[in-house]
Amino acid sequence: MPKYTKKNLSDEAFERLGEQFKAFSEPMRLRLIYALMDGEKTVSELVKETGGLQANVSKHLRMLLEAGIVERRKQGLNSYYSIADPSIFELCDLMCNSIRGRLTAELDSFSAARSSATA
Amino acid sequence: MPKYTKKNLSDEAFERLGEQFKAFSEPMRLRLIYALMDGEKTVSELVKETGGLQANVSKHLRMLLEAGIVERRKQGLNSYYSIADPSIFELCDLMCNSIRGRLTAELDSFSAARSSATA
DNA sequence: ATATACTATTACTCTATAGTAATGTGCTTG
DNA sequence: CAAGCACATTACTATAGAGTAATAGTATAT
Repeated sequence: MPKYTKKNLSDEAFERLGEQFKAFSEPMRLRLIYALMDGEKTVSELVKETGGLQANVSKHLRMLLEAGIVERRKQGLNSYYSIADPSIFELCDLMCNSIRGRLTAELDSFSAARSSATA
Repeated sequence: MPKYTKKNLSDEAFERLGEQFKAFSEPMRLRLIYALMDGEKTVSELVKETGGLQANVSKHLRMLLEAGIVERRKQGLNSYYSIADPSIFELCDLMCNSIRGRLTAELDSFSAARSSATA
C-alpha cells in the first residue's frame, strides 16, 4: 500500500470545484468580497464602494449568494450581505501570494539580467 | 493608527486576481491540473487521462501556460507539461475543504432536522 | 392610499470561450 | 526527401455571462 494515493475525483467534483472558482473569477465579485471583509454591508453601500450600477451589484451578489460565499439578512428596506465562509480570506490570500511569487520571480529575472549585463 | 488597515487593491489587482481564478474555473482545466499532480506528462498522456479531444486539451494547456500555472518543455515530438507553481496544491486543497465544510454543514442541518423530528 | 426608498428582476446587447473538425507546423525515421 | 507522428492553430457554432436600462416588488413614511 502506497504512502499516498491520489484521491479519485468524480466528474461532479470537478464541476463543483470549477463553479466555486468561477465565483471568484470576476473583478466585480472580487471587489464585493473585498468590500465585505470589513463586515456586513447593504447593497447601497456596496454600490457606492464598488462604483458599479445597482442592478449589476445585485446580480453579482445573487451569484455569490448562490455559490455560498456570502449570506443575506433582510431588514426593513435593506438587504445586509456578509461573508458566509471565513476560509475565503485564506483562499484569496493564498492566490495573492501565488501571484506575488510569480511576479517576484519575473522581477528577479530582470534584475539578474541587468546585473549580469553590467557585471 | 489602527492595528490593521485593509490594503488598497488597484483595479489591475482585481483584474489579475480574477484572471487567475478563472484559470481554475473550468472542469477540463482542473482535470489537467489534477492529472499533472503526478508529475510531468505529455499531451497524448493527458488526452488519454482526461478523455478530451486533442485540440481541446491543447487549447486548455495553452491557457494554463499563459496563466503561469503550468510549464512546458519540448523534446523531440513531445511537449511535456508540468505544474509550475506548487502553491497550487494548497490552493486546490483549500477550495476543496471550503466546499466540504459547507456540504458538511448542510448535511448536519439535515441530520439535526431529523433528530429533532424524531426526538 | 400615495409617495418614496431600497433591492431584485427582466430583457437586451455584446463579448468571451468551450467544444469540435480541419488544417498547419515541426520532428524523426526509413 | 517522403511518410508519419505529436502537437498547435484556425475557423466555426453554441452557450454563458457581464453590463445596462427599464421595470417590478416590497417595506416605510406621510
